[in-house]
Amino acid sequence: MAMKYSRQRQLIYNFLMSRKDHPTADVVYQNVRQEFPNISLGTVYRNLTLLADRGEIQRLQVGDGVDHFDGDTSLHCHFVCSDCGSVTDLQMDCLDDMFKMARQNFGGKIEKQMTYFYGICSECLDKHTVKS
Amino acid sequence: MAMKYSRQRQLIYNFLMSRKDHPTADVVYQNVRQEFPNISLGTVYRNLTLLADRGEIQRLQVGDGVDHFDGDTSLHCHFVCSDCGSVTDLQMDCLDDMFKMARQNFGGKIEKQMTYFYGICSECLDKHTVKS
DNA sequence: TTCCTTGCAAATCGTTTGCATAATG
DNA sequence: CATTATGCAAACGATTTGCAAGGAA
Repeated sequence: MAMKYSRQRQLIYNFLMSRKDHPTADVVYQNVRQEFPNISLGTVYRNLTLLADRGEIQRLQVGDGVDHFDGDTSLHCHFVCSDCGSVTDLQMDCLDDMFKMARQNFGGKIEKQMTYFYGICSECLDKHTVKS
Repeated sequence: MAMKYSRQRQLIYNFLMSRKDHPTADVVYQNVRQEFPNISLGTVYRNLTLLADRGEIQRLQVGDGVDHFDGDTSLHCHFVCSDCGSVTDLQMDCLDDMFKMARQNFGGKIEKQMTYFYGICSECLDKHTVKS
């Protein structure tokens, strides 16, 4: 299943790489559409799935019912704000160690690791403080 | 919103506590139905959501498109087999440390942490070895 | 009697898919 | 040409929800 070039896929990929947040398929669609008005949602979904399967991007299931996508495929974890829903990167130095440790202690073969933190982001904390 | 007793919820909760795997809503439904034939899928979903919101059980979004539920609400991580789809507990001693560390270094307020490992479980590895 | 729960069925909604057509190699 | 990709719209499937009736406090 060789992959042929397509302008749509390129735009989708470029858009994802240009963002440090983690857009949903629909956000990708709305944005790419501005540069390529005829693109369809189905095409966006197809390409996101394709890219994720090939390991060129990462699919995040943070638990809000919608898939998020991340152009950064390195091992890092995410923070999900229960208030505003934002998904941000979170640097944890011990992640690599945990991955190695898990691989050593586990009977099967571990290929991937995903870590999510949940809570209230600093922006939302500030908002609430001001309000009350 | 005080919670009133219901036989259905009790059965759902008991079933979940009796399992070490992490059943989906439908699996819970199919099992509870044997003891309580009139229960509806909607009721199962409503109670699983209710219990999860109250923190009495945990909702797992492992990435297979279906929610799984865990009666064990302690901090632990899970392994998801990409082959057979099984979801099992995975003990990692450093989890608590990582949680503490994240809380210290992060600007917002971290309340929860979820870690998933993906790969091939030992059972599936064995199967493949025998096959080839 | 008040309010929570239920069963049922319809509605939601993110995502996938079938198909005829267009673009790539 | 052969194959992969697209747009469109319909299909899917897990989960949620409205409603009238039942059960708990």
